[in-house]
Amino acid sequence: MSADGAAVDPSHAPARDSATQAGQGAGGEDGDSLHFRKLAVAPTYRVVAETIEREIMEGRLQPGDRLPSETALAEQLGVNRSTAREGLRLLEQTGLVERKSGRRLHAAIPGHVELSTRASRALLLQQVTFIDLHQLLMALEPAAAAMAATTIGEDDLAALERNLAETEARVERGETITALDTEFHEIISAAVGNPAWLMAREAAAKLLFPAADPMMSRLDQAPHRLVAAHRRILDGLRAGDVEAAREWMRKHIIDFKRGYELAGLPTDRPVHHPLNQEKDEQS
Amino acid sequence: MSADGAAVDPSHAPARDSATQAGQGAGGEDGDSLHFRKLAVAPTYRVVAETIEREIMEGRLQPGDRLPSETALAEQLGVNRSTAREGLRLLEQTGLVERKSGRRLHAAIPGHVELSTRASRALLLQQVTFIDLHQLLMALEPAAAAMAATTIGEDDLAALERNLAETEARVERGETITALDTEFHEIISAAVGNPAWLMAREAAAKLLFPAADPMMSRLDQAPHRLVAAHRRILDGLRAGDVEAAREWMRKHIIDFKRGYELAGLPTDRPVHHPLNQEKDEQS
DNA sequence: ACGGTTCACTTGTCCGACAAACGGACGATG
DNA sequence: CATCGTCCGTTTGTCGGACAAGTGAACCGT
Repeated sequence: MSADGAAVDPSHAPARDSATQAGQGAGGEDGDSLHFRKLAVAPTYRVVAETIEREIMEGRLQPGDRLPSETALAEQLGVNRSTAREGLRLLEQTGLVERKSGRRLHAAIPGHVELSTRASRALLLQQVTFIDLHQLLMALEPAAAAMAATTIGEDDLAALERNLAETEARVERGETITALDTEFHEIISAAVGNPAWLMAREAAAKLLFPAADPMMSRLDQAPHRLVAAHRRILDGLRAGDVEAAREWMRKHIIDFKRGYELAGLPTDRPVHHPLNQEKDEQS
Repeated sequence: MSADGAAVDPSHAPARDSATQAGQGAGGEDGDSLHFRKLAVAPTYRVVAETIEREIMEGRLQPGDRLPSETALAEQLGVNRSTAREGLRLLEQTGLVERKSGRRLHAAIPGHVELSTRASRALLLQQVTFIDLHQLLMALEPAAAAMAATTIGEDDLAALERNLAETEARVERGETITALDTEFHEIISAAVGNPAWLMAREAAAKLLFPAADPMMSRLDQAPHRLVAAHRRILDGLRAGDVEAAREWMRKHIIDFKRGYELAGLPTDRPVHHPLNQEKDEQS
């Protein structure tokens, strides 16, 4: 587990411009003439982060492995602990390292959850509209349902059944069902068994489905239509009927937009942030 | 630009557990009984990051605005500069702040580039296969071509034309064309004018198209098939022919996989790390 | 052998310091 | 008068050291 051979800068004086770039700009390679490249001198803390990142990406640090302590890490890399800490903070946000049981840092692979959270934020800041999100999920969700119809397992079907029952119960009581709706669609997409697929849809789904919340309260038959559609989709999945699953999902997503418009909500305006202050801990 | 009213912890002694949680766990609200929540005391540096993040997300810090200097920031928040720095490092990786012209930090909105880079890494670590990526782009690329056929502008068409010409030239010379191939598809997806769409496909595209590099060298007619397909797609786009654009893109993507298989490359094995050491600065 | 106590280790935070680079003001020069 | 070079304050990057609180494991008493 020793990450030796990765010393960053042996000098203890602040000299961030000597060793850090030694590997990239030195040799002239193109026969053009001498026009120098950007000469990007990365700050040491970033070199630290990249070094550890490489250790993980190239498999020398397996997910779950404990990282050395900050002091040890700083010493091995030949940098100050403060600098090493800044590098770790960089990685921490990426999801490549995580805190297990309080203190120690472990290597990890970033799951789709943390990535989609950041992606959602970015989409919000880019003023993404309802139409944008709908357009994307219109391309993804029916296809996902179709593929899931052949791959879905009994446990996922059971989970969908439970989800649907709970949704119906909440509709009876007039409670909000956005979270369950989101979950229903996520289970189906997860059943495809394609991490890339899941990641591609997650960010948009996190924004689109909650955007329907105001619609549910304004159109009192909207929840029932949703439940009915989910029922049909689930039936199609259970029967392994690819085209039924695809088609009902397609209608469901189309209906989703129609309901949104019927409720008088603007589809070409930036969606609002869905107040996601939940912290979803692992209690 | 003053972000006052956001002091984190007025005490100068190391007391990270006093003020930081004051706002969440105090009042009992559910009638159940007294069972306390996880009481997650976030480290101060994370509170710093979340505070600044909130300033940006809620529009008080517009993209492009200069952040206060580290010293000023630390003073305003009532924390040490080292702690403030760690918080900034967290944000730096997220893309919510960026270095403009060397020194000063500016607020920014994360573009699809930095997000997709991280997403690609995550997919690699999750052992995503060629089939996974292909499955996703099979659902996205033809639809993108179809939509772009009605929305694409003259400048994008010109860019595609240039791209295609350059691709042909490189094929003549036997050079690698992966970068141009990736760009061709990206221009089309960007022409849709949907940030969510772009973000959803980018990570997968960054992995799938480079994966075809070995194929190009093994099947010497593959590059010509690619150029021909691009030609048809571009013609469809220029003519505004939705179905032609969709269909040729569909065939192109299918052909892509067939070529991969013909070259004897495994489609159900994790894709390799495409050696993306490029730094793509904004010269 | 089991449960409680102790202690080294680790993290989070703070303090202070300084070299280098940047940016803008100031002054010199053609 | 405009352009250029120089100087200086500001800011960042990095370092060293310090300490409180929490963790985990060894240790010890019953």
